[in-house]
Amino acid sequence: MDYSYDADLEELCPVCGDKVSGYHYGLLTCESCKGFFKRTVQNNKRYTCAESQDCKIDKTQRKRCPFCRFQKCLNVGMRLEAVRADRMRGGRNKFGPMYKRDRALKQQKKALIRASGLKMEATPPLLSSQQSDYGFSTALSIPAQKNIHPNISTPVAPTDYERSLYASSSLSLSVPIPAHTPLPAQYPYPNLPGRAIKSEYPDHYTSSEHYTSASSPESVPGYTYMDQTRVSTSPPLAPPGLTVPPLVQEFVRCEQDELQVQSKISAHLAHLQQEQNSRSAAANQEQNTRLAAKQERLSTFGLMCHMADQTLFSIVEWARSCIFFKELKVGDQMKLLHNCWSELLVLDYIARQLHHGKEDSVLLITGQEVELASLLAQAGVTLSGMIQRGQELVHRLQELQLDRRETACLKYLILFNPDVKLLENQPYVESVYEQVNAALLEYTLYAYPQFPDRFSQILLRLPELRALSAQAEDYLCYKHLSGEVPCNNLLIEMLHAKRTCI
DNA sequence: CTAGCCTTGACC
DNA sequence: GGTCAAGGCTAG
Repeated sequence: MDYSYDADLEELCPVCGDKVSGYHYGLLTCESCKGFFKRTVQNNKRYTCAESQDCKIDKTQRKRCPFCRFQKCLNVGMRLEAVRADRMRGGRNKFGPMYKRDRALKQQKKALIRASGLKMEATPPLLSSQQSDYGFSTALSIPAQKNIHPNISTPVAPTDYERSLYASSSLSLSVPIPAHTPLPAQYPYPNLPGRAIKSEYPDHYTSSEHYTSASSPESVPGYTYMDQTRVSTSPPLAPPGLTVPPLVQEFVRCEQDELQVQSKISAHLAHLQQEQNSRSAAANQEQNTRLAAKQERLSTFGLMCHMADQTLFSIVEWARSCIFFKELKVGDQMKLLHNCWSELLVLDYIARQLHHGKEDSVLLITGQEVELASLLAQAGVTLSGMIQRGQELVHRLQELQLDRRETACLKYLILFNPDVKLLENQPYVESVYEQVNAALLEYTLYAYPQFPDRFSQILLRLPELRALSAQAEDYLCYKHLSGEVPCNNLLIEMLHAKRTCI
């Protein structure tokens, strides 16, 4: 085992694998990808892919498909908002502190790898193969191989940099470049007083896997190893002897990188908005200001639909990559998703607000923060009601201090709904549901021994979540029938699949 | 259009 | 005053 070369591996550009020249637009990249990203954003370039939008990007082929190259830039976490709108040269931006922390963490990680390397010598083969993935995760663009290292090459999320200049607290969403507020969703939830888990260095969400796995490597291949890798990203503060059920660990491991999802969806919406802006400019030129105004008003709801739509895409992508689900036949997969898509959307929204932790504003998946008051002022009666209902649910779960692992479990409980009819493999779904249930129960008892009824308290929130999502579906259906929902929408497809009202 | 090198300037 | 990530320039 030779660990000396891992330093070199970290110097590889996550986009193309070329030599890193420093931090650029949010992470360590090479000079050419830095330039490419800058040119693309500054000149508002639109590329198309001649193949199937999954071209391999490496040092020799990076020129071949700018579309996929840019896509990969976004996927690995390059930040649009780091490209300056005013083209001001020199100086520092708000990412400075983030770069600094990332550097510190890398140092720490290296030290820990060195330290654990000594211990790992007894089990040689795994570490080297895993190490070779460092900073060069091509898996990100390939859904099937996703989440091997969900965020090993992603820089630390910004916690303390100030809200972007672009951040808009209104609902107008008229800024072409999406705002990025700090994303607490990346982090472990605030620690409970007296809670066993403590993360002093909030890093990636994986870093809070401070538990040590008690299960043997034989019984659950890979887990023990995975945990050791993870520990190396943050200081081992775990109290000894505590166990997170392997299943729960797997769920957390399969969680998507919030920042990547954010970048992807932000980029998508920014694109849509640009198109929309040019359209309403045209309408203005025709002096049809009334029409333009109407378009403007509709665009807020339309954008929200697109946002939900894109979120849904990411939820489907998550499901397809996650344990148990990928084992199912496509037919059953579709039945399960058709059944629960809106619940997963609502849960996603609720979880984001839980992390956000502010009572008077709402955090969107794009990272934008919207004042609750302005949201309620612009929404109609029904929508306002649903938003408030959502806030109440958020409050309830906040009281419980629902944590990340529990949230992950809830997603599976929702997905593997044993009540779904006409499944080809009904017993399997039921068994998965039971397993998840058991794992969540076990976890809550271990992690929160002081709250023995925590498990049932959590499950008691599910009916309300279901009711809210049903209301949201109804609302969407109504909006769709009145022609206010944008077309070609996965949202509508799901709605259509579940009911025959359309 | 690409990518290596150059200039700039806020923050340490 | 040094650092280093922004933007700029320009051969190829």
